[in-house]
Amino acid sequence: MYQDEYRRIVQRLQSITGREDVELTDGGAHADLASTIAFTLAKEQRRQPVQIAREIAEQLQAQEEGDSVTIEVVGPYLNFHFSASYLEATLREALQPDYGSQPLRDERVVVEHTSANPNGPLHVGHIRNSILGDTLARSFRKAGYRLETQYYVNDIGRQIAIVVWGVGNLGEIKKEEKGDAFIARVYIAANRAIETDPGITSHIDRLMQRVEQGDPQVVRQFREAVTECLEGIKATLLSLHVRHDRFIWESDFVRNGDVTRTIDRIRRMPQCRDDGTLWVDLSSQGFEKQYILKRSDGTTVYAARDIAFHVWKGRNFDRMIDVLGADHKLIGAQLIATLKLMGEKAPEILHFEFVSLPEGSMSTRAGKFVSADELVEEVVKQAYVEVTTRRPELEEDVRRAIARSVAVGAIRYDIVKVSPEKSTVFDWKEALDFERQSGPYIQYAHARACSILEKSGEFTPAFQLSDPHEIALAKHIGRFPAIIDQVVEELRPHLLATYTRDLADLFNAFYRYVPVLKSEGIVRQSRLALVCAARNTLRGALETLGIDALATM
RNA sequence: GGGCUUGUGGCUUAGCCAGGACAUAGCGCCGGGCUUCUAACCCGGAUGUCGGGGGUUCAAAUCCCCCCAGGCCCGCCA
Repeated sequence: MYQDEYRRIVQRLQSITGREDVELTDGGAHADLASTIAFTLAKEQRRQPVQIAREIAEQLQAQEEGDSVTIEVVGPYLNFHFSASYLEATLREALQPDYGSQPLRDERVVVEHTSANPNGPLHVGHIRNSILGDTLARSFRKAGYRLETQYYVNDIGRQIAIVVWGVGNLGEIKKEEKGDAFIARVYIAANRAIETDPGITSHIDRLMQRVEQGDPQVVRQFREAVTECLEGIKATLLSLHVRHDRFIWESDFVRNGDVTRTIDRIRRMPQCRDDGTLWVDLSSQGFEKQYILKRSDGTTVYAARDIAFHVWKGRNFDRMIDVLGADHKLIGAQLIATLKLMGEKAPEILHFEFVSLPEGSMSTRAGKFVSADELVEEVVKQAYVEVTTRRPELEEDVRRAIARSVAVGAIRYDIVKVSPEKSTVFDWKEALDFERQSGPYIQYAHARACSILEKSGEFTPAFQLSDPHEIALAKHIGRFPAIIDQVVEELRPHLLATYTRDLADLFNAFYRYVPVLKSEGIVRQSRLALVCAARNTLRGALETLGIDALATM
């Protein structure tokens, strides 16, 4: 609805003014949509913008076809206000249980996210990647795309070789702990051993060569260590409602010959250099640094496998999206440049800045991090206390289930609400806050809507809204599909977080001032319809954010 | 040193890419609201040189240039 209306107004302004570059702004308190085209024309025509605006408005009114929008001229501004028929059409759409879901499209999209090295548990920095990626994936599904999520498993790099060496030589035994915690212990110990005895490095180099050559015994050792860690990582992700459709093992691209074929292709390119190491000269693309693919000992580096991986993805998907930390900006740009030179499809990369601790940046190797498991556990504990305080009458297992949903909501929302390009400092106090601008705040608005609908029973929807709170809420509901579109077009999941918070704000204000169950007749039917539409929208938004839409809390 | 990026009330943050009408909200602070659909709520108040300086424009938080401060990158690591 919103998008249709937007497009219709733009088209009419285009035909009146003869300009292509017509855009509408959010009118804020003044209007639902507004145009400042009169300023632009004033300059060209050397006339007063106020006069021009008035003339355009007259023409708009003359060719007025529907009554879904009214036009108002305020000085040089053209203001558009959505009318009652627009609101009715919006609410009729939003009464559909799957409001916001768009028809299936043919386009195949792959979102690769998390892809953390399997050398330890996910920490609070990694899950920024997971939550951005998962929210993006859910948004694409909501928008009707055929979507697959992938975790690219680095099972062949130096860090894993260090783990394998540690497993084989340090005699650490797995205790009562998750696989990822065990691997981290080994990894940290192995790094310590290397510091005291740098000679170990040559053993690790040897392991890397043997795994790349396909030595069955070494390959098995790598697989076992990685699998051990990955099982723990999967469990952590699941606790945050994140799951991957597919795990792609980096070593597969070495073994199936893709890496060799990719390198052969690159060798034939004019930008390829071989001076003992093999590298791509991207200086003509503005990159000073060598993009190295092969070491002098003949083994490939990450970049070579990454190119092969993306060539493969590009052939199986129409759009590929990678969620990567800001530290990958340079190599991400080099990857894209190289793929383009090869004539292959390039990925779109969503970069996010780092999460650090108050005492500095996190490090798996130094064991300096807040693990995602620890975060979940603490937040669940706090949420349980809250639920028990508020709803002591509920059964314990019900309270536990609510606490878990609330905790996931708090964590996911906290992370997704901040623009990815901002670096953040992890803060326990904020993580444990369930008040406004939090996931639970939105969950709570949804639960309130559910409660009203449960008490009301069946009703026949009506669409007569008059209170400003009703109208503001209905208008915001109408924007939901446009927001989903914007998220997948611009790869900005935090827009959904902002939208949903505003939706909850408007619903809560409505809830406070506009009685529903106590109203009567058509007023009651209209308000119930609005509550139902708001409930559906809140639910759709929460689910897209990966947060449980609780009926009670 | 070069590149990328961030800088918005005491703290956190939206808006910036596609410049317009009084800069968005939360926390904290002050004050008010539960005999009324779940108070994880709502309302009112105080708090801003939109890092600093220049420029472009009828109009700049938004675009351009310089400077300052923080983060990240610049490896035959991933």
